[in-house]
Amino acid sequence: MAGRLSRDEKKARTKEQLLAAAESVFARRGLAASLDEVAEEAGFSKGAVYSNFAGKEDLVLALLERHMDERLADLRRVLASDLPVKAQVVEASRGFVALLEAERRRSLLFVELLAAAARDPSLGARFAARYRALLGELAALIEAQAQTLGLQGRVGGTRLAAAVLAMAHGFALQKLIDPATVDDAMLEDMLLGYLSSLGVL
Amino acid sequence: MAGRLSRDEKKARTKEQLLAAAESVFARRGLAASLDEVAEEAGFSKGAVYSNFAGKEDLVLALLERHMDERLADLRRVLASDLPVKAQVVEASRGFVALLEAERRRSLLFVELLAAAARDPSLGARFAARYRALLGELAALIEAQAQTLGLQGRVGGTRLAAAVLAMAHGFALQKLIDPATVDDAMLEDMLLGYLSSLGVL
DNA sequence: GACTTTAAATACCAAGCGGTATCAAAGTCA
DNA sequence: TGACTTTGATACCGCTTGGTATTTAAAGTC
Repeated sequence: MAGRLSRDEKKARTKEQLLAAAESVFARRGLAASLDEVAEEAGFSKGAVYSNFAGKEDLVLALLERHMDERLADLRRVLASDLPVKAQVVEASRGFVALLEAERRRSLLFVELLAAAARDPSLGARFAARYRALLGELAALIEAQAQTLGLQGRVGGTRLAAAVLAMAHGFALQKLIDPATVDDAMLEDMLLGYLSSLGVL
Repeated sequence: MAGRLSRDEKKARTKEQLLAAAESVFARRGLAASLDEVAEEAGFSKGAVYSNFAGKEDLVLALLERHMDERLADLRRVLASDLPVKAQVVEASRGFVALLEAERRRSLLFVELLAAAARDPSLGARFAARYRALLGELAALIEAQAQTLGLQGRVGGTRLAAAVLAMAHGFALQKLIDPATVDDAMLEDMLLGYLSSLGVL
């Protein structure tokens, strides 16, 4: 198989390896890591990076899109199940918390990206667009279950989705700062508490 | 008054000016801003920076402590009032949101600092210590009102404080990413909803 | 008023960065 | 096979940075 790849296949493979290396290196050393490091981790030279990406920003952005797609897929998976809503919330919370635990440094990278995006207009626009897609997806799923939830329009799906995401990210931040100040059930308690106050659940 | 300062007074004034300049420059350009920029904004040379601080990290840390002290003071001010608890929550929320609005870039700096602290052990330790102090203060104030709140130990003050901070920071993050996805009342709704589900309020 | 201390300016450095130009080797296709 | 393309290695460039060594000049001291 190796050596029997067409040029396009080989290039795609290189790109994939560079992305994987970038994810690993940036997670470990932060966004300040150099492209040389990324290239070396992938077993290539910096030339390969510039042959496959327009520059550092492009590479980082590709990473971001990948990360968000994964999170979106996780979310879809849970919400598509036929579990009762409360169980879905618990399930999604625990999955999220477990992910934070397992990949602390990757979550950290996400925070760094957020900061960079907030300073760079072009990156910020693409970042915000992706974020809004995530929010929209969540909102749509909530709206779709509106009658089951008995929400009856007391609070919009988008607003509810925004609040849920805010809680998740706030929890993540807190866990990043000082893991000792949170426990694994805190996020689901927050979410369930808030949702039940709305009459949901 | 100018020119009539003792050496110590003059040095203290310089330090203060450097701190103010650092806050402004770092907020505007991010932590990546150079010490030369900071010095120039203050009207000094880099030598003045190194004469007053051990290095960049020290300068940044001084800034962080300052910022946290301010937030702590805000919080104390609201919680010390004799307003009913619900009104205190609303008051604190609105103050926080207004601050985010007015000083978006400074909030951003806080996020960058968090990321840097999570990567640097020595900075991280000091950062976490400060954070825990804030959390402890909030928890103590909550505990002090425990009987008024009717909490009766159903949830610890520290845990409650952690959840409240997580919500505030999550809201802040969301507003930083995309201000259009939040509205000014969202934070207080989240807090009041969560708290009421606990039987508080 | 000579002597000491020190805040702050200046000049400098080694290291590191992203990005570009160039080129060799290999793939593609006629 | 031979002309053409393209991947990715190599070398290089301009620029910036945090930090340090040294100097200057003003303030403090006796």
